[in-house]
Amino acid sequence: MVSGRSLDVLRVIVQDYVASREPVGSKSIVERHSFGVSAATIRNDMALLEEEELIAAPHTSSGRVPTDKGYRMFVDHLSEIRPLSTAQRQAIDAFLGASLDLDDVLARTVRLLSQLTHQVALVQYPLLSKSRVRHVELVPLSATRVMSVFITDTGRVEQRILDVAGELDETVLGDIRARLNSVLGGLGLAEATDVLAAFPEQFAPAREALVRAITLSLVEQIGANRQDKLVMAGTANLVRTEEDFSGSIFPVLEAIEEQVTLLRLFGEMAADQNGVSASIGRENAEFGLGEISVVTSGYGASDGSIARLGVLGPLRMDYSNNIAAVRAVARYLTRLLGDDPSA
Amino acid sequence: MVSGRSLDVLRVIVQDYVASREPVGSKSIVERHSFGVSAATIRNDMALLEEEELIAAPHTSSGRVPTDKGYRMFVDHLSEIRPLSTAQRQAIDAFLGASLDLDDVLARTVRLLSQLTHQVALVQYPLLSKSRVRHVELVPLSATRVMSVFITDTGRVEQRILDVAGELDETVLGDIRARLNSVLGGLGLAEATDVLAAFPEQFAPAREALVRAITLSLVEQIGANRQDKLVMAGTANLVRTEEDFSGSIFPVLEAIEEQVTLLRLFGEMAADQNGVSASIGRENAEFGLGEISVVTSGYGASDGSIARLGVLGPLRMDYSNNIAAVRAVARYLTRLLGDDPSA
DNA sequence: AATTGGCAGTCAATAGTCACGAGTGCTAAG
DNA sequence: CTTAGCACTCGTGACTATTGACTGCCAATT
Repeated sequence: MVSGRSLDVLRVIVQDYVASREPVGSKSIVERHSFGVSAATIRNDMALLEEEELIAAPHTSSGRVPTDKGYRMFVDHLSEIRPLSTAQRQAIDAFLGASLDLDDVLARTVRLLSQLTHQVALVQYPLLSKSRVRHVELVPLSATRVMSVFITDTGRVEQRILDVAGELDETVLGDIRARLNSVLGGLGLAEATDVLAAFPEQFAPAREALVRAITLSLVEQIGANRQDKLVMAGTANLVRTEEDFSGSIFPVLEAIEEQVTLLRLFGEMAADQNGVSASIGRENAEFGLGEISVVTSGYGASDGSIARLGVLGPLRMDYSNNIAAVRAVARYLTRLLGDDPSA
Repeated sequence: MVSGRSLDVLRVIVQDYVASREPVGSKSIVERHSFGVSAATIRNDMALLEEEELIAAPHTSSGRVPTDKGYRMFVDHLSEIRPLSTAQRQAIDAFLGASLDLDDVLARTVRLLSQLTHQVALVQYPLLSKSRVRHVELVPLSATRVMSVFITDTGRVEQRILDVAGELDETVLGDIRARLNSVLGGLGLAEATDVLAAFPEQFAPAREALVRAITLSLVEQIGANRQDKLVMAGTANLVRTEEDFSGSIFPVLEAIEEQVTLLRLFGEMAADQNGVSASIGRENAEFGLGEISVVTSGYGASDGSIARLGVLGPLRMDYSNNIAAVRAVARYLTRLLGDDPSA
């Protein structure tokens, strides 16, 4: 079994490799760190680590590089999570301090996270299945178009344009709007869907088609409210670290833009709700992302964590710093969103 | 002066170079095209073109490559704009057919444009300076937080969260909301700003602070409504064409994410309102983007074109196809947004 | 005057050779 | 368990030779 000093050797191999991006050899280890033993001893330890598949040699006679398993061991047992520097804390305050709307907060958050970690940052929109209807608004756009706006008490706004067959009458629309609001106000989303199904019946047949179109749109909007959405920033950072990828980063960038793959990945990582968790290298192979690592944390809720944020980057990333940053930003965002009224 | 056949030579140089990404020599020209003259004659023409700085040789003994000026000449005089293929037209219909809310339409548009051109696609949000206030909604989020939602009759929705000092009372908030709507409804944005400035005075001193905070937020939201915003897609395509850039594409990607540079660039190109216009290579030097080309078109308005969309890519891009795609998508989007009721 | 064929010259790209150095594995001794 | 020493492996960088794709120019031709 690998023990004591061997694990220390693994730690410095990960650290040095992340810093220098070059395979690290026994000699450079004894030079840069004070192990109090000779290079030959380190070599013996490295042989052990290689047997356990924690490190590997790219070529017969070169230094060693951590394997996926090695990174995993490092993340789980060897990295102490450095607290953020004061400069970083100040950046968080400065960036997120002036809170605006939800879109804006998340956009700022994702940019902040990308700057703190120098990686691609991802923030998932909160799911609002528990929210309630606050207000419905109908806005006539043209003779045959209406925009319906759907507002929840948790602050999410959905808008949608729909075409209607007949001609529009402003006062009719006002009537529908008033009735919708009196019926729906305060309902949960599931109840609202039920109520909407029966809603058109109370209208005269002449108007029923119009009302039905509107309720249909609203039901869709409620559905969209449950749907996941992702914002990201810092894709340029992926280009910066391009050398860390064996092939092209093209498929990775495509997956990021596609979103659906990442949302599945996020979903899978949702297991440990609140803490930070990492998914490393081949652990993402099923998503076609075997050459990247993802560090995420849940955020946003005392009533069950509902969304995640995190960073994505090459295997060879600074896990200590990134884990610390993800954790700090997640906590800050949770506080900011006000689910925790202690703020 | 360069004449007749020389310009034909320039055209095939641009076309072949774009297709093959390799400098094109006199011999390969006579092979691939039927000019009915010998390679030596082509060489003479090429000498002329080089004198006019329309083409250049990367090194002493290699084929020729179009210069910025050469591309410009090609775009202005030599490229016939191919109509889109039926497959491409179908893609437009399929992609944009099911119209939802504005956010969704623009998100689909930008993805579509990126797929049609295999470049980075950009769509600017329409400016709504001419729109009118439709509705204002105030949503209490917690004991000290309120979300204000601002809806215009053109369908844009702005939301913002604000902290208030004192405690919140639901009925007070309802009162403020009702009064705001009766005062603001139907006003233009500029008038609304004026009205809001005097609005808090009608309240009792005890509530004035709260009201003032709300009106301040609303004024900011109106301002944001005038602010530009950009959505993009297809950054992966930039990586795919990375070889076309002399240095790294990192600064280009950064500029894209930063948005502000591109918005300035868009602003500058707004000159010719409705047609497609291109900005090629060094023409973008003042924005630090001397190695890219941008093809844009205005869209959206019979009452003065208010926003632009387009693509961005390497100098060596398929201008004919991209110009056609940008134009088609811009027209389609204009129709879809309903400013032109003939749709 | 425009076109053509031919020839010399230039330069990038490719492949081959060689020496160097970093790093390992192994063995025998402390 | 640790150490020193030695032979061996490879990747790297420098250098050279060769090849091939061009151009530019000139003299001949239409």
